[in-house]
Amino acid sequence: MATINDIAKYAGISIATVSRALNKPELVNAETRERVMYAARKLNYFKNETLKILNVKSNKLSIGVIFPYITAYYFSELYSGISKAAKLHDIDLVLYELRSENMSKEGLEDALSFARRHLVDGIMLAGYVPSVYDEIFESLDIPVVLLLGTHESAKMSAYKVDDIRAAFDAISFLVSRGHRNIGMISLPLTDPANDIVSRFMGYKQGLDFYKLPFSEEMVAYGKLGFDDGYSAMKQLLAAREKTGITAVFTAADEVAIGAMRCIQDAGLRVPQDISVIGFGNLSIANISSPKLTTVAQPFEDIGAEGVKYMTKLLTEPGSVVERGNFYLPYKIIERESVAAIMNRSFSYCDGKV
Amino acid sequence: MATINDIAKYAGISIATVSRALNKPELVNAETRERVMYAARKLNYFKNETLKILNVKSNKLSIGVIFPYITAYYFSELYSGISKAAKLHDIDLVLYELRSENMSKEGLEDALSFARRHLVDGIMLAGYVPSVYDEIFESLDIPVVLLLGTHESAKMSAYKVDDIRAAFDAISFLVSRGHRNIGMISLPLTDPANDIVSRFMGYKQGLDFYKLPFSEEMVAYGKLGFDDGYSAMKQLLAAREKTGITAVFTAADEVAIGAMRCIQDAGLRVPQDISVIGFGNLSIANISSPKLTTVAQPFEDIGAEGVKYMTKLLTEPGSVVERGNFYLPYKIIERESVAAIMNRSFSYCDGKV
DNA sequence: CTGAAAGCGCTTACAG
DNA sequence: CTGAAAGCGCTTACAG
Repeated sequence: MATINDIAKYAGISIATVSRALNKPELVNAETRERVMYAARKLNYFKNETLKILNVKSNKLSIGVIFPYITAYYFSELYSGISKAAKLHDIDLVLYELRSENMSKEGLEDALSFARRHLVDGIMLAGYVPSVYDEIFESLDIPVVLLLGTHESAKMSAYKVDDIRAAFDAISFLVSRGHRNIGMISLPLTDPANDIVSRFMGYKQGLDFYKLPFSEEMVAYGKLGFDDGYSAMKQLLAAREKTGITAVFTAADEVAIGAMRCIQDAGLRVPQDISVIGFGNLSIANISSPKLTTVAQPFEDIGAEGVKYMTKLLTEPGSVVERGNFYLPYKIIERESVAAIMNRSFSYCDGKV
Repeated sequence: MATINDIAKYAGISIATVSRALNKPELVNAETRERVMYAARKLNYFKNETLKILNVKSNKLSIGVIFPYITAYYFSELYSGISKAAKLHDIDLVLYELRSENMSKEGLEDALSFARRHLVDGIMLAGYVPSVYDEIFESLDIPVVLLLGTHESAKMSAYKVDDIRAAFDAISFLVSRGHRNIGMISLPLTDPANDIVSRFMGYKQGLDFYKLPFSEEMVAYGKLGFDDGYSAMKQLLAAREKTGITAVFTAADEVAIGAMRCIQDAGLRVPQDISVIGFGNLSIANISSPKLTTVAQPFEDIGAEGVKYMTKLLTEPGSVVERGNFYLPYKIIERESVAAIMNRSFSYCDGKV
């Protein structure tokens, strides 16, 4: 690879002048500049940006993006938002996949070590933050921004949707469509700090608020895949005589799609017999049959806001930047998986709400 | 960030010894080594790997991975294969998103410039390679490996499935299930060098080989999304009286899922009325209704083989490495979207093949 | 407007 | 076993 030394030799001038011609052309005689540019092109010169740590003044910023589950459907949506914003701000993105089976202290350390190798100026972490990470983040000397997850540490800001309120509103939506017996497929409640578990809280609050019936059998627990949704729905169907559910809220879109298939395989129809509402609005929500009504998280905005915040943090170190959890607006996208049931035996009006 | 200078001061020894203790511990007195290690831990030292270009002997390899369409469903599957293999070989991966609207010369140059900034030792490029790239690749001084795409240049190796044969076999599969009137949804044929267009070639060869009827109206063209599949299928359905198609082969899974929805919306059933076979075996093939029968590309293996080859190229520069297109085995995954039609008016036996 | 030189973090041949 | 010093590619204050 050609260096400025090669250019200097080729053009018959010093490396100092070459450097100036390349970076501060106004400081260099026009003719000299031409010679340098010609030589650079000729020799296929690329500036070695990695020296920025040695010459502190260089200023191409880069952000390390740490993602668990790159295979998850939401990855590409979020990354796309981050990527667009990064291009806008002329920031490099360096991606690291933190496989979920490796979300230990060591896993994070590997990720951070990778990030340092690639000279990142800040870290963006997507998803849930287990408490084993706390100590590491505490001693980190570069800023961290969370996407889709929260953390009580005062050091980190987070961009996400308010999961509890969004889940609550999913229930409100079902209620407005006449549903009163509403089931849910949730992540197990073992870790209440997990934001996806908050969706159960929202569900429960919704039921309480609207004074809707609740029993243990109205909720099934499982992971967030298609098959998990399928088997969870099987449980809910088995208890249907008792619970009388006409609608199901799921913690994630893929779960919802698995649940819909289960309902169909049982000889029932979505939404005529059972309505399903998901959470996420991943692109799969738009290709399922029926298309999925779901709570839309603004992935692109979340990514973009995170980058914007990080950029500010990095480029205006003096400015007072607020820290905290920033909630972005969600909305419910109505497609085909929720029906209105005004004339059922247990209709909305019966409930005297 | 702590440097070896800080460690040297802290431990009261020279930076040379610190460097040795860190990299070649066997050259250093045990007690000194302990002191260095303690100081390093204490000061939260991370080696600045980026200096490898200055001190050529450092050896953490990294590969630049250039992907068009990160939002495409296949991205995560391929990347996951690459990523696993990279971890195995202890190689860093540096991802760059080459947005499809930017697949010009400049787009590639930005990507390569990014890759150089991050000191990659080789480039892995996924997908179709437009001919405007040729010149750039010609003058590139680091190895390039292609995934899913081909290139006639002797400089580049490629890992992929043989699209023509795979498409041919999709037709064979449909024939074995009794279909004789087979339609296709293809990418427009404008660029015959595009590997996805090759799938049309395979389709056509299959029809010829089995002496099946063909007419222009049996093929619809469009892009590779759900909606594209939907509208293409609409065309095929409109001509169904004439063509009598009982099965459709599509150039990609998402297209197939759109097509299935179109068929269902027309009041027909998949696969009882029309069978659909896709291409790719993306994860969405497993969550559609009905689940999609499709030609499986071994994404993980393709990624892994690419990394393996690159590693060999990089670590054993002496070894004679074959260049060329390496075809990996595909297979047909039978799910629910193709039916056998033995007793139809135009059955397999009628054909006297 | 241009050049010589120091310095960024680290490695390693060369002395000792 | 350890240290002083050169050198990797580049930038920039300092001279001229």
